[in-house]
Amino acid sequence: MNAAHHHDAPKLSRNQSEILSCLRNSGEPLSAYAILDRVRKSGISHPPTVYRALNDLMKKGMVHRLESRSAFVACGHGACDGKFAFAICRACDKVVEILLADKDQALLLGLAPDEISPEQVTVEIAGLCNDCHPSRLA
Amino acid sequence: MNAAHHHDAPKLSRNQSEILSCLRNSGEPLSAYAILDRVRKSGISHPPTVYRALNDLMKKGMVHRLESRSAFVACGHGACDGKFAFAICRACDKVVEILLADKDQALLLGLAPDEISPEQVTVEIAGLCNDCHPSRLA
DNA sequence: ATGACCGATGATATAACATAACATCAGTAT
DNA sequence: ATACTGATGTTATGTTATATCATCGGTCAT
Ligand SMILES: [Zn+2]
Ligand SMILES: [Zn+2]
Ligand SMILES: [Zn+2]
Ligand SMILES: [Zn+2]
Repeated sequence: MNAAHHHDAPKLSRNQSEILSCLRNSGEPLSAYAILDRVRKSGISHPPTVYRALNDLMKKGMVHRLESRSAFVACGHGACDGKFAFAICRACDKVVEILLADKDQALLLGLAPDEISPEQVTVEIAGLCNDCHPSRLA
Repeated sequence: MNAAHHHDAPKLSRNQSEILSCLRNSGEPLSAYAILDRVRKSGISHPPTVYRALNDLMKKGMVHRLESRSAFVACGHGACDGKFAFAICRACDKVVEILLADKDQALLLGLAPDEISPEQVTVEIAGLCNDCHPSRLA
């Protein structure tokens, strides 16, 4: 039932495992310092330790960074390779990771002008989730 | 010769004008603190002053924020309304603002899942510009 | 005019996010 | 045992952003 059972889990260091678990358990985007608060009990106590693990996990595609929030989130699919977008509720910060179809990815890269050859695309869609929608109020 | 002659220029406060000019003259994305350094001679001397003006200018669509760089850039088209993307050279930080066709904008908003009604989309494409491309080296 | 009001700007202080640089440790090759 | 190497711990600092309160300048009722 837990992530260690997945065949696609590369070997992670203790720090990386702790921080990935933290993000998976939280279910919401967390800042590096919010992560730090939650893993102090596990013996992680300095910002660079958190940022190092986050950078490693991002390289593996298991954690993504929400640029518009300076926050980090576990990949919604275990791991993925840059072909994703995020939808984010601006009221409650709920995040949904969207896998991009190849054609959408291609379309996005195709937006780049001639003078810049595209490598990677960041897409973050802000809006309101159903729970936060005004029509749903009281 | 100055911005006040443009018909599309809404009335800006002195601070807003200074900071917009600074960004337009720089031609590259600047952090809020880089802006602050450049407008000290004009009497602007505290971060909140810069951030206030930037937020006002962003509301007017005349300045955009590069989320992936925590930097600000003057709108490449005078002003625009959320229908844009950025292409950014990861080596030299050159930025090109791309106007999105309505259909592209619609496609992007359409990526949002049912549980989040989309309002605004951020697209930042990272790559290498011609000047920084390896094939062009030496 | 006077003073109440109000929105814009100035200024101080601090919060939040991120990394540079160096120390220490554990594993392994010799 | 010793030297090397890569990962982790630790200190210090740099960078980005905002909360809060003070002050100023114009509007308007008296
Ligand atoms: Zn993912
Ligand atoms: Zn919500
Ligand atoms: Zn624009
Ligand atoms: Zn370049």
